[in-house]
Amino acid sequence: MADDDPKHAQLIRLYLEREGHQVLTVGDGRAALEMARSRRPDLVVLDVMMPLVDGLDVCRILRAESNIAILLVTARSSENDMLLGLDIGADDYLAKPVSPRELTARVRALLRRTGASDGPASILRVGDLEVDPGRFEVRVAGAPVNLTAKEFGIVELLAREPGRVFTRGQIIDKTFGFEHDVSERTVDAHVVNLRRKIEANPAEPRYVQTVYGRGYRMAER
Amino acid sequence: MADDDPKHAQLIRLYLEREGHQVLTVGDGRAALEMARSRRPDLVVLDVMMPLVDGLDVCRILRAESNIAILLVTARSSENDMLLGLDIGADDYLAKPVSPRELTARVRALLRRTGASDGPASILRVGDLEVDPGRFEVRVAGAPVNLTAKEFGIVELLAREPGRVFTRGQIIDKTFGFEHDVSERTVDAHVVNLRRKIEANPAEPRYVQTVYGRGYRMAER
DNA sequence: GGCGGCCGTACGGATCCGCGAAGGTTCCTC
DNA sequence: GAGGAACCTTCGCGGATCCGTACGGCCGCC
Repeated sequence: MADDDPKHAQLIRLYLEREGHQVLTVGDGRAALEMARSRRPDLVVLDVMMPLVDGLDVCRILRAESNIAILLVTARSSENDMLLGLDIGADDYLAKPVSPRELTARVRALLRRTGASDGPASILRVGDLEVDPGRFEVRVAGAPVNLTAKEFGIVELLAREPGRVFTRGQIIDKTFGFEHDVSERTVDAHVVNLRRKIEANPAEPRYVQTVYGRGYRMAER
Repeated sequence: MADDDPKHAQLIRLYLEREGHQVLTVGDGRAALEMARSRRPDLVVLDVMMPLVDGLDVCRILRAESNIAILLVTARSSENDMLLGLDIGADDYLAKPVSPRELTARVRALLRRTGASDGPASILRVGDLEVDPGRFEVRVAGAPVNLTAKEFGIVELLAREPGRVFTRGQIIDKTFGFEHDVSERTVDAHVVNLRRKIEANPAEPRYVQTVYGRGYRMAER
């Protein structure tokens, strides 16, 4: 979400978080572009009037390079602005003052639409860790990390239910297929390699945690 | 488009047809349901207040059985109505009196999102690669390239979502149709031929990239 | 301090991919 | 209908990458 008025930004953030959305906030257009590119959110809420790069330009640029969902918000409620916004690629357009319930309802409708359109599956997030099943890609603080198929399978499985402990047997069944003749030690090896790639300090894992005598789990955000 | 006021219906029809859309009109909710089921339009414009079955119910029913694009129009502009409409599955909501330009802009935005635009298909671009689904044509740096049907199907599928990884199974399903089981290695063969035609150096593909153990993907611009 | 569980390393084996070749099918031409 | 061309599909091989396991050392629990 991008808005140069901190009060307003905080308000919208509050509305959306109360709905269970995870919200990132920036204060100008350039930051909005960077954030959208590095974090790949499901949806972007843009104020039209912003420093550096205005919302319409951000909208145009983002639309040119992705089909992310875009919702424009503006103080100017002139019809021309709205038409312009919708025509350059915005999915929806709201005039200030924003009604909280209308905002959340439109966000829901838009996410429903983009989520159901066989588009990219939504991204799993835990802290600075992002697991993107559709792209087969994992990012740490925005930086892409190269994982093998098994490593990715494990981190995806764990990230789908942060906090839940998976035994090595469960991990083998769900990510290796049902190849029974696989040692549980193998999981350890993959976890080690995985940590090497995604943990800042593999000795003290922030994400993939060992549960002594049980198995592994993903930390809760 | 469903509206029980013939005047209003005629007006909306005019707006949309002037935009190049093909429009079917009915005067009550039951007819709207039948029409939507039999003709399967890209988008449905529903007046909320209609005889027999009201627009909200039509919306609910259609949403339950398909993910067709739905735009609600109503004379009552209360916020509660709008929230209700969006929550039961409508993609957008307009209050009467309807501005012709807003209507057409929102219809355009919605069709763009659902990907069912009946206008000219847009060209997919990734770097110097252009995929033109409408003309069944691919160009590299402006120079046309001759592709076979399968090759084109693959490059089009990949180019529609750059960065997303498609497994060989998905590629077979979505571009070969649900034909008799085809070996996944077949996809490899087509990819090889495809690369020979569109890649400057097939050994280091710029566009169609291999994701070891997963499948293929289109590079991101 | 003993013991069970975890981590790191290293290596043989399995898997996957690229690519050439060849048989089969479809469609067009004459 | 015969001939031919383009296309689709499969097969097989070599090479690159990844996987699975064993083993020794380490750590945490009792």
